[in-house]
Amino acid sequence: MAITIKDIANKAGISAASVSRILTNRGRFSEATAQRVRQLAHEMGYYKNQSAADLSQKESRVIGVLVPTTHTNFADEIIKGMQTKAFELGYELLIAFVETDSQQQIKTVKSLLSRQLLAVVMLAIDIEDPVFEVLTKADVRLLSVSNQLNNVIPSISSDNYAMMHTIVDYLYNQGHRKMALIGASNPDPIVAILRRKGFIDALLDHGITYNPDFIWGVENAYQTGLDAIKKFGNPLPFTAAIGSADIISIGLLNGAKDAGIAVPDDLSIVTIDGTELTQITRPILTAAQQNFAQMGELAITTLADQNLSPHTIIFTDITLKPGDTVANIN
Amino acid sequence: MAITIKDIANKAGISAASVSRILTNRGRFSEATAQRVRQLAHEMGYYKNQSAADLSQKESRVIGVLVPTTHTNFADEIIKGMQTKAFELGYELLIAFVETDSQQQIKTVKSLLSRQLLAVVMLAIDIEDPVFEVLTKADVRLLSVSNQLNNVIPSISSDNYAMMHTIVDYLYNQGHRKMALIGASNPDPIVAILRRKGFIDALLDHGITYNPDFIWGVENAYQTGLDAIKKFGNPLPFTAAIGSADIISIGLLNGAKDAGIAVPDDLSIVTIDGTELTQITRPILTAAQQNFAQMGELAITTLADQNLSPHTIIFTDITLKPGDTVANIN
DNA sequence: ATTTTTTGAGTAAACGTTTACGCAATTAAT
DNA sequence: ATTAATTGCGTAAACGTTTACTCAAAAAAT
Repeated sequence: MAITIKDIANKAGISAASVSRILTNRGRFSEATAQRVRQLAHEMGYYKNQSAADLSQKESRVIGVLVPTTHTNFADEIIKGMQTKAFELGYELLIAFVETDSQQQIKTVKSLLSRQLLAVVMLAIDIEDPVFEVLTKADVRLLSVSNQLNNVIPSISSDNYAMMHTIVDYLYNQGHRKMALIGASNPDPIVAILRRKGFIDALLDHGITYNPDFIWGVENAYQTGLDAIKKFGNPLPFTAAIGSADIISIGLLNGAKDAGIAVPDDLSIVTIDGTELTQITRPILTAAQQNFAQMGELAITTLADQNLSPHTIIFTDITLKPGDTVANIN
Repeated sequence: MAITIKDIANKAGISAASVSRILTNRGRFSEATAQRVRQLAHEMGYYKNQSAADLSQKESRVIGVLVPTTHTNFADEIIKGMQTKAFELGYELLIAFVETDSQQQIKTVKSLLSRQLLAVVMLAIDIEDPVFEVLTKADVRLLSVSNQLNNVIPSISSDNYAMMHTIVDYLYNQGHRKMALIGASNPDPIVAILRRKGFIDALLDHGITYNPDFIWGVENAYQTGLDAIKKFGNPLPFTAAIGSADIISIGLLNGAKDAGIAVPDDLSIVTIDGTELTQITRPILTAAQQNFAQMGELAITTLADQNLSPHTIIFTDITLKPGDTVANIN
């Protein structure tokens, strides 16, 4: 049997209530007994039974985090950021990996919800409707990170629309006029819509009418990059491609290599995300780097705020980080 | 206020105990009331308060998982395997990321322990002594996955010693006689020791006396691979190198490229791990692939076993998966 | 028709912690 | 020296579930 507060109380010759007050540092107690109790707690190897504490307290400090199992290699960075901040502000993180299978998703979410949660954070997840229903029906704050779900729940992400301007401007300044956007042509997720719109508008700003064929590729996957090169053939009808995720850009890079297309001489590539994956390619990828750690930290501070509007949208920083995959063709 | 069992009981005109029996599917109840209760529970949006349940039950079904934040890209695969099995057997996973900072590690572990846990699984972690002490002092089953901590706590991992034989045999058959092992020269972790010993013994089995200089590199990092090439120069004094982790091997690959060393013509590479990272390199890496999903599933089934000895060591499968980084020089 | 067994469901205690309330003892203010 | 305020701590209830015990009613066995 584990040590309880009562065991400590008995040994110290005081009541359990006093021990509780001391260990939680709430209410009144004398420093003398406090020291004795803390010492005993340590000696006896006491661990608070959080379940009991949760039960007796109304306010929860536990934040659930839904992480997709589909290997998004930036999830770690966001979680790390969240953990740092949570640690600092006294919140606890409950991390759950969710599969794409909607059935299992619901089960996982329900098991999360049966802990009394303050909030649920969704990391880069396009949540399925049935799961979303379960979440909204439950009485928890919701927050979407690295994915905008405009006006439905609050979100923290890069400004995907502005980001495309940054990238297009950069490429334009390097002399590029024909550009492709690879991997953001799903109709569905808002992120893809914003990136497409941003891409098109940025081109128009420079007086370039965009070619709809040059927005191609649905899956956020390595294969998408490979396939893109296959589809457009050699020579490519554009001089620069923007990969909508690092893994896609690596596909582009390798596809180009396989097809005898030189990067950056025949094809310039800018990747979106800028995780450490971009550092282990040859040539090193030029990236529009998202600030994932910042997203994580902001997630926690945002949730700490009581009155969070579902319309809240917070944007995090973007840095254009030069690598060796963009040629100046002026 | 959230819906409780009592609310359902009131509405159904029965006692809370009956509702509990029905929802947990334990004890006796009629199918008629059961259906009514289940229907009500669904309608009213009821979620079990797991804290309360935990409190009233002695046996815990919660397994804590310690995951290092140092990006090991196979942790996901192990967790996925664990989650599948846990889901199947009715266990719940509580995942916590731990930093390398020992202070924060302890805090995280303590917060884990204040949930009533059945067990704690350590993923590829060389736990620091103070943290380990906290864990052993607590009354939970421990299990190390993807890392052997011989005879201290039970572990599930690849047979690192045998794995080296598999790799060396393979390279030997391809005609290689001079081989290097990169990234396993830490004195400390047992895994490194076993890999070194396996490497040396396997060479000796083929009548090759090994060159101690050819076991080089400590950090499990990209830079280690890059540095290795720099250190040994061009031409390299060996024809094959074994990278002790995918990320190291990618370092070797890129280092070789930078130095004008052709892979596999001038240097053959076999990588240990075989995560999907090996598929996105050019050339594709030949790998001694560990079965991480299997590790995850076995972790759960092993922990389900009551009497688990600290001496238990379970080995998972290894597959030598040919890529394009090994040349036949016979 | 009686006895035995089974079934459905209620009662109440228990899990470990927190906290509102109260009270005596101490300290401060007059 | 009296009154007022403060301090330290105990009592007891509460949180939501589970479960060992009951017990009446229904079903089965005699």
